[in-house]
Amino acid sequence: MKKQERQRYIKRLLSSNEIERQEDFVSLLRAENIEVTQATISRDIKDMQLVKVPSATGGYHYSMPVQKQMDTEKKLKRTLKDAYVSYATQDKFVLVKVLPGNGPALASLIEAMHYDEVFGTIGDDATVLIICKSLALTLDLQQKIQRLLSDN
Amino acid sequence: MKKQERQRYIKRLLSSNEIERQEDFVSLLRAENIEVTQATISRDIKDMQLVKVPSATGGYHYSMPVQKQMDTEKKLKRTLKDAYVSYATQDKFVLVKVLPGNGPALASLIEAMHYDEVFGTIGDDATVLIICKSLALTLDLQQKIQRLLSDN
DNA sequence: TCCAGTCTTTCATATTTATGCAAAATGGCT
DNA sequence: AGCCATTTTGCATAAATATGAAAGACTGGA
Repeated sequence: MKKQERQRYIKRLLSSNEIERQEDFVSLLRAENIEVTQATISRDIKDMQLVKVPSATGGYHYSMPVQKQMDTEKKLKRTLKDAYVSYATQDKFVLVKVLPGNGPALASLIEAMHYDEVFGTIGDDATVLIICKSLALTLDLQQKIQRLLSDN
Repeated sequence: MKKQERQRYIKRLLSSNEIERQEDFVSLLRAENIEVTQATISRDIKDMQLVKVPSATGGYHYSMPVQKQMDTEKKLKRTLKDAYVSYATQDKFVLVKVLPGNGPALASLIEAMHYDEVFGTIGDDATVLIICKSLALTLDLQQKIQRLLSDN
């Protein structure tokens, strides 16, 4: 189906771009050969319950819905606590080792969080490599992970 | 100061969540004898990082930012765990007793959570009385508090 | 007190977002 | 296929939100 596919694209765009207005979605989708109007995006956003968040830096950007994020974070926390083995950082990478079999689950949870810091993740059975958007953001992400681990 | 006081009002208005547009804030504040324009509300919302959330029922409403909610919940948990003595319920009231000195802090944290169930709170040095909006909601709130106490 | 710098507000308006309605597309059914 | 019901979309525009610029308020210091 058309709409669903587009909404999948929208989700993916969320994590990889700083999207300030609905027209940004329109252009980014056009770049992927998907033609839509702002009206449709507005409806998609309502459907998906995305929100336009005032960011600390003074701008705005679209982001995943609150509830989903909280649910996902809970799962992420549990998975991390259950399966965590170790982690290491280098450059823009954070490498998390987990118990065998937990890699894919963890990776997809991290994807689902749509962290601003994260460019993408890739993993195997027992490892997740998180690629950040910048060095500074790598630090941020590291802290987030530590917090998830230590935090009640 | 003026701005901060207004933003406190805005926070309180949030929990009585029928707020669909910024003009709603303007009218509600006018009802409390606070005159502002939509422009100022827009800037307040940016300051406070409130978001306009597409609700499941098809409309929109303004809401607290995710991050702040999570931070507050964390503090609330800690305070409860640290200072909790006992609690009792009657009618639409939940009465929480805490160690001396912790009442006001707890009350303001509960206010800050903007629980839908809560009509208002009042407290002294060692007690917080939470007034719920209905009997059913009192039960809900009780469960929330228990969860905060028991929960990891 | 008066001033300069900073912050806050309003007004006016630009920008962005939401939506009524008609047209187009999609999905069964027969 | 052909038809009807339902869903989705675009267009046009209404509605809502954000923001530059000017004016007003506030603050600390001379």
